[in-house]
Amino acid sequence: MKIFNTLSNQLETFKPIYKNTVNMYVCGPTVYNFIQIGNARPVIFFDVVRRYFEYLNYTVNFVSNFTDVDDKIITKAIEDETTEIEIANKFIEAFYEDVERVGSSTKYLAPRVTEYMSSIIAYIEKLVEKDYAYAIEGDVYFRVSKIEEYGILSGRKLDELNVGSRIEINKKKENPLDFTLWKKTDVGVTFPSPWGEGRPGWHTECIAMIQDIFDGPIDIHGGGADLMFPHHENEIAQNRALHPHYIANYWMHNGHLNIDNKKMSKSEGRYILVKDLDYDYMGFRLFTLSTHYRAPINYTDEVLEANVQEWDKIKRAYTQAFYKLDLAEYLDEEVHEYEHLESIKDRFMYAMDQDFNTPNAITEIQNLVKYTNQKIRQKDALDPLLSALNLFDTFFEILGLKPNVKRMTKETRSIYMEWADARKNKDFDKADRLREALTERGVLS
RNA sequence: GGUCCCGUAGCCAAGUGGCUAAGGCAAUGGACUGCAACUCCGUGAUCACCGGUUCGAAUCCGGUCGGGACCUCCA
Repeated sequence: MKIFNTLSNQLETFKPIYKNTVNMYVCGPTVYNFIQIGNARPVIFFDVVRRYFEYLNYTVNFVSNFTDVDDKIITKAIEDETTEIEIANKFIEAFYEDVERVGSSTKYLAPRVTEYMSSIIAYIEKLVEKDYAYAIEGDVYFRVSKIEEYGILSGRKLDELNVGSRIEINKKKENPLDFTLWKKTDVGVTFPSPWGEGRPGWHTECIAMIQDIFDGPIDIHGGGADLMFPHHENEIAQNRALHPHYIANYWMHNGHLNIDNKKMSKSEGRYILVKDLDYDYMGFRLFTLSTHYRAPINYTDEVLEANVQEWDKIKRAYTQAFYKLDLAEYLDEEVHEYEHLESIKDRFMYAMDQDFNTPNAITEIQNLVKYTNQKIRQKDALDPLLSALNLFDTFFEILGLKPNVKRMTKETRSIYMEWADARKNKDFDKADRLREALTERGVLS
């Protein structure tokens, strides 16, 4: 199992801290709006990471937070004349709906900033105690100059950073690079602290949660490529101030999703919410996995449609094999090994082992589709067909693709028999009617 | 201004030093079929350009052109 580690900038063989266990944390959303399709990329990809490790018999402890204290939430609350909690609750619920839509699991630990306020404050206090942070007029800042290796993750050097290129320089800071740990404010919801009423900065929550939940360094820390700098860089800096380790052994970052080759932009109209996506969500999932996770992926309607179509093709092969076996009452027979299927499986797993090369894994699904379609039309091929179906199940489980096929009811089965009879008797009017009925029931397509 | 990534057939996309450059979509020829759909078989590339290193490069180095990202809170 090889993973590209952003920290070392190279492929590394994965070695867990605890045997057969993967402790991983993925930076979650700030819940002030519905998520857009770019936000779905880490939601899908890290779900696949988890599924693959589980397939390899690891126990995966998956944690992903909700940032429910933030300027944007406050702005939104004021706009909607409601409270921050209401906003957060509303969009957390919406987030879970979207996660399910794209086929990812919602069963993981999802801590909220408001639940970890005391841990966050305690963490900041320790930083101040050790002189890695300083309080001034109710604000607390992290002293970046005290961390020699600042920039280790993003590969930047301090003097290369063009400070103030995007935001105004804050004169209260000793160094413009110092980042906010605690912010004094009287707008929106505030929390008491040793430095007065205010709210935490964004960069402490993840490490405070990780420290609390895992009590030490974890295996994998993931998120979007944009989080590399400054967010994850700042996490490492804070953690290094108090601990000798880097919080996580492996840092994984997914590339961005662009629309028509440009960064998503609400103001320019290039912006699609997950809930508004008017396509099959499994096709969308296939689309996001059709490019390697570290590369940028470009969204166009044309490409998504091609993936939706591809998913239909995969599903059709699976469904037809399933019903053929169901009709023959062969679904519960013992599964045997076939050389061709074994080699497809080996190549699939090899692809997954190479830093989650899902495009190549999908190629093996396509090989399996071809094999299955050949066997469907072959006589006396029920046994290899059953093995193929079984392999589909394995692949679907790992990639989180779901064809949603159920065994025929007695009624459906008798319609099927009638249809076959009608065809044999060349009663094509009747056959066409029955074909339609079977199509409606998803048996034919 | 600084840092970095990318450029493979009409489209998507693997491959990152060595057999004839995977796979899918679209297109096209054929087979199958009551019709249609589905499916299967076949057909396509000197890897942006120029130069270099090497016995050998899409893969390494330099340059040119083109696209994109990041530089304090956007996954």
